[in-house]
Amino acid sequence: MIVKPEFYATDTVTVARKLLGCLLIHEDRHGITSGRIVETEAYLRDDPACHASRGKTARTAVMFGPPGHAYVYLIYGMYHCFNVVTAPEGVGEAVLIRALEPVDGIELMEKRRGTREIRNLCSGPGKLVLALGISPKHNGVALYEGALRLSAPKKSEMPGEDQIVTTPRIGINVAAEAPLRFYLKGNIYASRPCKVSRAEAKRSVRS
DNA sequence: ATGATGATTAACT
DNA sequence: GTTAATCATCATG
Repeated sequence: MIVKPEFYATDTVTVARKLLGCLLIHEDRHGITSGRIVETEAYLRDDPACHASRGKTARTAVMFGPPGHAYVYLIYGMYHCFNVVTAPEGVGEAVLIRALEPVDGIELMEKRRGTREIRNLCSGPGKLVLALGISPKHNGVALYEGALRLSAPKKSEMPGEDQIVTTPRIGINVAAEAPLRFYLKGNIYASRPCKVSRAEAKRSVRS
């Protein structure tokens, strides 16, 4: 079942946790690819690490737009990250999808990623964008009516609260301690079980 | 196994 | 000019 737009219109942390187990699907002329979400991060309006925290700009406009749409942006000049816009319209919050467990179109993902190691196809935000063929043109599209969509798991496959591990986010320099990263316990497709982020390491060298 | 580095662009100071 | 929600590759223990 496709996730309805109302699902996204509430508290971003709740949405980030409930997105675990959902299926992200992308269909294009090359075929269909999909994966189960196993790792997410929440970005909140009063959170300095959140692009939208300093107000609406051309880049962050979609974060303030209707919930249930995609926010895709360029990172480090090389990769893109895929987010789901959350909270009511006008509130700039989103959930970063950090890792997927590959489900459909694995062969196509292998081609797009240039590797055959299944654990390396979608185990990171930049990787899953490549594997599913997501591009900047998806910035702003609705995730409940197009080629790029989100589907809820069957009840039997819905992860329980006790399966969710909470840790600090990865790769950020500000608000580095906030417990806003969520992943499925023991899942080998998460970007990493837990580790100090490089940003944190860098910071301790500087001080 | 862990750790450092380069690639490459847009937004922001 | 600097920074950034990253990744692959190369070096070192």
